[in-house]
Amino acid sequence: MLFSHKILHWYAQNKRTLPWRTTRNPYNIWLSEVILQQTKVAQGTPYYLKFTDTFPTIQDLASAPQEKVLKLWQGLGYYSRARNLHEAAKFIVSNLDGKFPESYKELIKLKGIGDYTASAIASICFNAQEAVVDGNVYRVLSRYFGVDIPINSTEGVKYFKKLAVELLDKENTRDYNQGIMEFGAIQCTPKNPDCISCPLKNSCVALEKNMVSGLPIKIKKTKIKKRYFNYIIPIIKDSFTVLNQRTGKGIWQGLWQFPLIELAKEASLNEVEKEATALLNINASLHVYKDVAIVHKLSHQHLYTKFWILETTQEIDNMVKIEELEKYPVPVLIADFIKTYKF
DNA sequence: AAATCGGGGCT
DNA sequence: AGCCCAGATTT
Repeated sequence: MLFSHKILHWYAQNKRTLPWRTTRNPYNIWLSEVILQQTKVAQGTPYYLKFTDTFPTIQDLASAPQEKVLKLWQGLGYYSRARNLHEAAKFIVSNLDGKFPESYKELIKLKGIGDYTASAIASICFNAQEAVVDGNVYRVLSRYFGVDIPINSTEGVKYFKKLAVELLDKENTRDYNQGIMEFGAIQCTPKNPDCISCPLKNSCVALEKNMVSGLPIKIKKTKIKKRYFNYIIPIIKDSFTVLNQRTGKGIWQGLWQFPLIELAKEASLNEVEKEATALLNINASLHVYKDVAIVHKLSHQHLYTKFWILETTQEIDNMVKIEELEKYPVPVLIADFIKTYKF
Protein backbone atom coordinates (compact mmCIF):
# COMPACT_ATOMS: atom_id res chain seq x y z
CA MET A 1 0.00 0.00 0.00
CA LEU A 2 1.08 3.56 -0.72
CA PHE A 3 2.57 5.53 2.18
CA SER A 4 -0.12 8.20 1.87
CA HIS A 5 -2.88 5.60 1.91
CA LYS A 6 -1.49 4.02 5.06
CA ILE A 7 -1.52 7.45 6.70
CA LEU A 8 -5.06 8.18 5.52
CA HIS A 9 -6.25 4.82 6.78
CA TRP A 10 -4.59 5.29 10.18
CA TYR A 11 -6.00 8.82 10.46
CA ALA A 12 -9.55 7.73 9.69
CA GLN A 13 -9.37 5.31 12.60
CA ASN A 14 -7.36 7.31 15.12
CA LYS A 15 -8.01 11.03 14.73
CA ARG A 16 -8.90 12.98 17.83
CA THR A 17 -12.02 15.08 18.11
CA LEU A 18 -10.72 18.64 18.28
CA PRO A 19 -12.64 21.94 18.24
CA TRP A 20 -11.15 23.14 14.93
CA ARG A 21 -11.91 19.87 13.16
CA THR A 22 -15.58 20.71 12.80
CA THR A 23 -14.99 23.63 10.43
CA ARG A 24 -13.28 24.62 7.18
CA ASN A 25 -13.65 28.33 7.83
CA PRO A 26 -10.18 29.74 7.06
CA TYR A 27 -10.44 32.27 9.89
CA ASN A 28 -10.94 29.48 12.42
CA ILE A 29 -8.27 27.25 10.89
CA TRP A 30 -5.85 30.18 10.81
CA LEU A 31 -6.51 30.88 14.50
CA SER A 32 -5.90 27.26 15.42
CA GLU A 33 -2.71 27.00 13.37
CA VAL A 34 -1.13 30.14 14.79
CA ILE A 35 -2.09 29.20 18.34
CA LEU A 36 -0.58 25.74 17.85
CA GLN A 37 2.76 26.96 16.50
CA GLN A 38 5.36 25.47 18.87
CA THR A 39 2.51 24.70 21.23
CA LYS A 40 0.93 21.42 22.30
CA VAL A 41 -2.73 20.79 21.57
CA ALA A 42 -3.50 20.52 25.29
CA GLN A 43 -2.01 23.94 25.98
CA GLY A 44 -3.47 25.67 22.92
CA THR A 45 -7.03 24.36 23.01
CA PRO A 46 -8.38 26.64 25.76
CA TYR A 47 -6.94 29.63 23.91
CA TYR A 48 -8.62 28.59 20.65
CA LEU A 49 -11.94 28.39 22.49
CA LYS A 50 -11.41 31.78 24.15
CA PHE A 51 -10.51 33.44 20.85
CA THR A 52 -13.37 31.99 18.82
CA ASP A 53 -15.76 32.87 21.64
CA THR A 54 -14.50 36.44 22.07
CA PHE A 55 -13.83 37.09 18.37
CA PRO A 56 -16.29 34.94 16.34
CA THR A 57 -15.33 36.65 13.05
CA ILE A 58 -12.21 38.23 11.63
CA GLN A 59 -14.01 41.58 11.80
CA ASP A 60 -14.36 41.17 15.57
CA LEU A 61 -10.64 40.47 15.90
CA ALA A 62 -9.66 43.32 13.58
CA SER A 63 -11.72 45.90 15.45
CA ALA A 64 -10.44 44.95 18.91
CA PRO A 65 -7.75 47.01 20.65
CA GLN A 66 -4.34 45.31 20.73
CA GLU A 67 -4.50 45.35 24.52
CA LYS A 68 -7.47 43.03 24.48
CA VAL A 69 -5.84 40.62 22.03
CA LEU A 70 -2.65 40.43 24.09
CA LYS A 71 -4.65 39.94 27.30
CA LEU A 72 -6.42 36.96 25.76
CA TRP A 73 -3.07 35.60 24.58
CA GLN A 74 -1.50 36.05 28.04
CA GLY A 75 0.26 32.90 29.19
CA LEU A 76 0.63 31.29 25.77
CA GLY A 77 4.05 32.79 24.98
CA TYR A 78 5.66 33.91 21.72
CA TYR A 79 3.62 37.10 21.85
CA SER A 80 4.65 38.20 18.35
CA ARG A 81 2.10 35.62 17.21
CA ALA A 82 -0.68 37.66 18.79
CA ARG A 83 0.60 40.96 17.43
CA ASN A 84 1.01 39.53 13.91
CA LEU A 85 -2.39 37.83 14.11
CA HIS A 86 -4.01 41.14 14.95
CA GLU A 87 -2.14 43.00 12.20
CA ALA A 88 -3.05 40.40 9.58
CA ALA A 89 -6.71 40.53 10.64
CA LYS A 90 -6.77 44.30 10.24
CA PHE A 91 -5.06 43.98 6.85
CA ILE A 92 -7.57 41.43 5.56
CA VAL A 93 -10.55 43.47 6.72
CA SER A 94 -9.22 46.79 5.44
CA ASN A 95 -7.42 45.80 2.24
CA LEU A 96 -8.99 42.48 1.15
CA ASP A 97 -12.60 43.37 1.89
CA GLY A 98 -12.58 40.83 4.72
CA LYS A 99 -12.05 37.96 2.28
CA PHE A 100 -9.48 35.45 3.50
CA PRO A 101 -6.76 34.52 0.94
CA GLU A 102 -7.16 30.98 -0.42
CA SER A 103 -3.80 30.10 -1.99
CA TYR A 104 -0.38 29.34 -0.50
CA LYS A 105 1.08 32.20 -2.53
CA GLU A 106 -1.30 34.76 -1.07
CA LEU A 107 -1.43 33.32 2.43
CA ILE A 108 2.33 33.40 2.97
CA LYS A 109 2.33 37.16 2.38
CA LEU A 110 0.46 37.67 5.65
CA LYS A 111 2.34 38.50 8.85
CA GLY A 112 2.96 35.47 11.03
CA ILE A 113 2.17 33.00 8.23
CA GLY A 114 5.22 31.08 7.02
CA ASP A 115 5.68 27.96 4.90
CA TYR A 116 4.02 25.59 7.34
CA THR A 117 0.95 27.70 8.16
CA ALA A 118 0.32 28.73 4.55
CA SER A 119 0.42 25.06 3.52
CA ALA A 120 -1.82 24.04 6.40
CA ILE A 121 -4.54 26.61 5.73
CA ALA A 122 -4.49 26.08 1.94
CA SER A 123 -4.76 22.30 2.28
CA ILE A 124 -7.12 22.01 5.24
CA CYS A 125 -9.58 24.67 4.06
CA PHE A 126 -9.32 24.32 0.29
CA ASN A 127 -7.72 20.90 -0.22
CA ALA A 128 -4.83 22.55 -2.08
CA GLN A 129 -1.92 20.23 -2.92
CA GLU A 130 0.52 21.80 -0.45
CA ALA A 131 2.71 19.73 1.88
CA VAL A 132 2.99 20.64 5.56
CA VAL A 133 6.30 20.03 7.34
CA ASP A 134 6.04 20.55 11.08
CA GLY A 135 7.89 18.87 13.95
CA ASN A 136 5.71 15.78 13.63
CA VAL A 137 6.38 15.40 9.91
CA TYR A 138 10.14 15.75 10.40
CA ARG A 139 10.05 12.98 12.97
CA VAL A 140 7.85 10.58 10.99
CA LEU A 141 9.76 10.98 7.72
CA SER A 142 13.25 10.90 9.23
CA ARG A 143 12.40 7.65 11.00
CA TYR A 144 10.39 5.93 8.29
CA PHE A 145 12.99 6.64 5.61
CA GLY A 146 15.99 6.56 7.94
CA VAL A 147 17.15 10.10 7.08
CA ASP A 148 19.95 11.40 9.30
CA ILE A 149 20.25 14.89 7.80
CA PRO A 150 19.69 17.44 10.63
CA ILE A 151 16.12 18.68 10.36
CA ASN A 152 17.08 22.24 11.30
CA SER A 153 19.91 22.58 8.79
CA THR A 154 19.37 24.36 5.49
CA GLU A 155 19.88 21.07 3.66
CA GLY A 156 17.45 19.27 5.96
CA VAL A 157 14.66 21.81 5.56
CA LYS A 158 14.95 21.55 1.79
CA TYR A 159 15.28 17.74 1.76
CA PHE A 160 12.26 17.05 3.98
CA LYS A 161 10.06 19.58 2.18
CA LYS A 162 10.81 17.87 -1.14
CA LEU A 163 10.16 14.46 0.36
CA ALA A 164 6.87 15.66 1.86
CA VAL A 165 5.77 17.08 -1.50
CA GLU A 166 6.51 13.76 -3.24
CA LEU A 167 4.56 11.79 -0.66
CA LEU A 168 1.41 13.83 -0.30
CA ASP A 169 -1.97 12.49 -1.39
CA LYS A 170 -3.18 14.62 -4.26
CA GLU A 171 -6.83 13.62 -3.96
CA ASN A 172 -7.18 14.18 -0.23
CA THR A 173 -4.33 16.45 0.80
CA ARG A 174 -6.56 17.88 3.51
CA ASP A 175 -6.76 14.67 5.52
CA TYR A 176 -3.33 13.40 4.52
CA ASN A 177 -1.60 16.47 5.97
CA GLN A 178 -3.57 16.33 9.19
CA GLY A 179 -3.06 12.57 9.23
CA ILE A 180 0.73 12.57 9.09
CA MET A 181 0.87 15.23 11.82
CA GLU A 182 -1.60 13.33 13.98
CA PHE A 183 0.39 10.15 13.39
CA GLY A 184 3.50 11.92 14.68
CA ALA A 185 1.69 13.28 17.69
CA ILE A 186 -0.06 10.03 18.70
CA GLN A 187 1.87 7.07 17.29
CA CYS A 188 5.38 8.12 16.26
CA THR A 189 6.05 10.10 19.43
CA PRO A 190 9.40 11.74 20.34
CA LYS A 191 9.97 9.49 23.34
CA ASN A 192 9.03 5.82 23.67
CA PRO A 193 6.99 5.42 20.48
CA ASP A 194 4.82 2.32 20.39
CA CYS A 195 6.56 0.65 17.45
CA ILE A 196 5.14 -2.79 18.33
CA SER A 197 1.65 -1.71 17.36
CA CYS A 198 2.67 0.65 14.55
CA PRO A 199 0.98 0.08 11.18
CA LEU A 200 4.23 1.12 9.45
CA LYS A 201 6.50 -1.23 11.41
CA ASN A 202 7.18 -3.57 8.48
CA SER A 203 8.65 -0.83 6.29
CA CYS A 204 10.16 1.63 8.81
CA VAL A 205 13.92 2.01 8.18
CA ALA A 206 14.65 3.38 11.66
CA LEU A 207 12.93 0.42 13.32
CA GLU A 208 14.77 -2.01 11.07
CA LYS A 209 18.14 -0.44 11.93
CA ASN A 210 17.30 0.16 15.59
CA MET A 211 17.63 3.92 15.05
CA VAL A 212 14.22 5.09 16.24
CA SER A 213 15.42 6.76 19.43
CA GLY A 214 18.24 8.53 17.55
CA LEU A 215 16.04 10.18 14.91
CA PRO A 216 15.39 12.84 13.93
CA ILE A 217 18.81 14.51 14.19
CA LYS A 218 18.73 18.09 15.37
CA ILE A 219 21.62 20.55 15.59
CA LYS A 220 22.04 21.56 19.21
CA LYS A 221 20.86 24.91 20.37
CA THR A 222 22.84 27.78 21.82
CA LYS A 223 23.36 28.06 25.53
CA ILE A 224 21.11 29.76 28.00
CA LYS A 225 21.90 33.23 29.32
CA LYS A 226 21.34 34.29 32.91
CA ARG A 227 19.74 37.65 33.65
CA TYR A 228 19.06 39.34 36.97
CA PHE A 229 15.75 41.18 37.27
CA ASN A 230 14.67 43.38 40.17
CA TYR A 231 11.07 44.49 40.02
CA ILE A 232 10.08 47.45 42.19
CA ILE A 233 6.51 47.18 43.45
CA PRO A 234 5.36 50.64 44.51
CA ILE A 235 2.41 50.64 46.91
CA ILE A 236 1.13 54.20 46.72
CA LYS A 237 -1.41 55.26 49.35
CA ASP A 238 -2.43 51.61 49.65
CA SER A 239 -4.37 51.75 46.37
CA PHE A 240 -2.04 52.46 43.46
CA THR A 241 1.01 50.83 41.93
CA VAL A 242 3.04 51.40 38.74
CA LEU A 243 3.14 49.53 35.42
CA ASN A 244 5.25 50.21 32.32
CA GLN A 245 4.74 48.74 28.87
CA ARG A 246 7.65 46.85 27.31
CA THR A 247 8.62 48.40 24.00
CA GLY A 248 11.49 47.98 21.56
CA LYS A 249 13.16 44.66 21.02
CA GLY A 250 13.50 41.57 23.19
CA ILE A 251 11.08 39.50 25.20
CA TRP A 252 7.47 40.35 26.06
CA GLN A 253 6.96 43.20 23.57
CA GLY A 254 3.73 45.02 24.31
CA LEU A 255 3.20 43.41 27.71
CA TRP A 256 3.20 45.34 30.98
CA GLN A 257 5.42 45.01 34.04
CA PHE A 258 6.40 46.77 37.24
CA PRO A 259 9.39 49.17 37.11
CA LEU A 260 12.37 46.97 36.29
CA ILE A 261 15.98 47.28 37.33
CA GLU A 262 18.18 44.80 35.50
CA LEU A 263 21.67 44.31 36.88
CA ALA A 264 24.68 42.22 35.88
CA LYS A 265 24.36 39.99 38.95
CA GLU A 266 22.29 39.49 42.07
CA ALA A 267 22.37 42.73 44.02
CA SER A 268 22.14 43.88 47.64
CA LEU A 269 19.29 45.89 49.16
CA ASN A 270 21.43 49.03 49.18
CA GLU A 271 22.31 48.71 45.52
CA VAL A 272 18.71 48.14 44.44
CA GLU A 273 17.53 51.06 46.62
CA LYS A 274 20.08 53.33 44.96
CA GLU A 275 18.93 52.32 41.48
CA ALA A 276 15.25 52.54 42.42
CA THR A 277 15.73 56.05 43.79
CA ALA A 278 17.23 57.13 40.46
CA LEU A 279 14.64 55.31 38.36
CA LEU A 280 11.53 56.55 40.16
CA ASN A 281 12.87 59.94 41.23
CA ILE A 282 11.78 59.46 44.85
CA ASN A 283 13.53 58.49 48.05
CA ALA A 284 13.12 54.72 47.96
CA SER A 285 13.09 52.54 51.06
CA LEU A 286 12.57 48.93 50.03
CA HIS A 287 12.00 45.56 51.56
CA VAL A 288 12.43 42.36 49.63
CA TYR A 289 9.35 40.22 49.00
CA LYS A 290 11.18 36.89 49.01
CA ASP A 291 14.86 36.53 49.83
CA VAL A 292 15.48 33.70 47.38
CA ALA A 293 15.32 34.74 43.72
CA ILE A 294 12.55 33.25 41.59
CA VAL A 295 14.03 31.60 38.49
CA HIS A 296 11.76 32.10 35.50
CA LYS A 297 12.90 29.88 32.64
CA LEU A 298 12.54 30.85 28.99
CA SER A 299 13.93 29.02 25.96
CA HIS A 300 17.11 31.10 25.79
CA GLN A 301 17.33 32.81 29.16
CA HIS A 302 16.91 32.16 32.86
CA LEU A 303 15.58 35.18 34.70
CA TYR A 304 16.75 35.38 38.32
CA THR A 305 14.08 37.64 39.71
CA LYS A 306 13.48 39.46 42.97
CA PHE A 307 10.48 41.63 43.83
CA TRP A 308 11.04 44.63 46.09
CA ILE A 309 8.19 46.36 47.90
CA LEU A 310 8.20 50.16 48.05
CA GLU A 311 5.55 51.75 50.27
CA THR A 312 5.12 55.47 49.75
CA THR A 313 2.68 58.37 49.70
CA GLN A 314 4.45 60.13 46.82
CA GLU A 315 3.00 59.98 43.33
CA ILE A 316 4.96 58.31 40.50
CA ASP A 317 4.57 58.32 36.71
CA ASN A 318 2.43 55.58 35.13
CA MET A 319 0.36 54.88 38.26
CA VAL A 320 -2.44 52.35 37.95
CA LYS A 321 -5.13 51.35 40.41
CA ILE A 322 -4.31 48.08 42.12
CA GLU A 323 -7.86 46.84 41.42
CA GLU A 324 -7.22 47.35 37.71
CA LEU A 325 -3.98 45.33 37.59
CA GLU A 326 -5.80 42.33 36.20
CA LYS A 327 -6.84 44.24 33.07
CA TYR A 328 -3.30 44.51 31.75
CA PRO A 329 -1.57 41.81 29.67
CA VAL A 330 1.48 40.75 31.67
CA PRO A 331 4.13 37.99 31.45
CA VAL A 332 3.46 34.85 33.49
CA LEU A 333 6.28 35.88 35.83
CA ILE A 334 4.34 39.05 36.72
CA ALA A 335 0.93 37.36 36.75
CA ASP A 336 2.20 34.80 39.24
CA PHE A 337 3.48 37.55 41.52
CA ILE A 338 0.21 39.49 41.37
CA LYS A 339 -1.68 36.32 42.18
CA THR A 340 0.58 35.45 45.11
CA TYR A 341 1.14 38.85 46.66
CA LYS A 342 -1.61 40.24 48.83
CA PHE A 343 -1.89 43.91 47.90
C1' DA B 1 23.32 30.30 9.06
C1' DA B 2 22.36 31.42 13.60
C1' DA B 3 19.83 33.72 17.08
C1' DT B 4 15.56 35.03 19.11
C1' DC B 5 11.01 34.59 20.77
C1' DG B 6 7.44 31.58 26.07
C1' DG B 7 5.63 28.54 28.61
C1' DG B 8 4.54 23.95 30.04
C1' DG B 9 5.07 19.05 30.35
C1' DC B 10 7.77 14.88 30.16
C1' DT B 11 11.92 12.16 30.88
C1' DA C 1 19.02 19.51 33.00
C1' DG C 2 17.53 18.74 28.40
C1' DC C 3 14.11 18.08 24.93
C1' DC C 4 9.92 18.94 22.42
C1' DC C 5 5.80 21.26 20.96
C1' DA C 6 0.55 21.72 14.07
C1' DG C 7 7.24 27.80 13.44
C1' DA C 8 8.13 32.68 12.07
C1' DT C 9 11.06 36.42 11.93
C1' DT C 10 15.16 39.00 12.63
C1' DT C 11 20.01 39.44 12.70
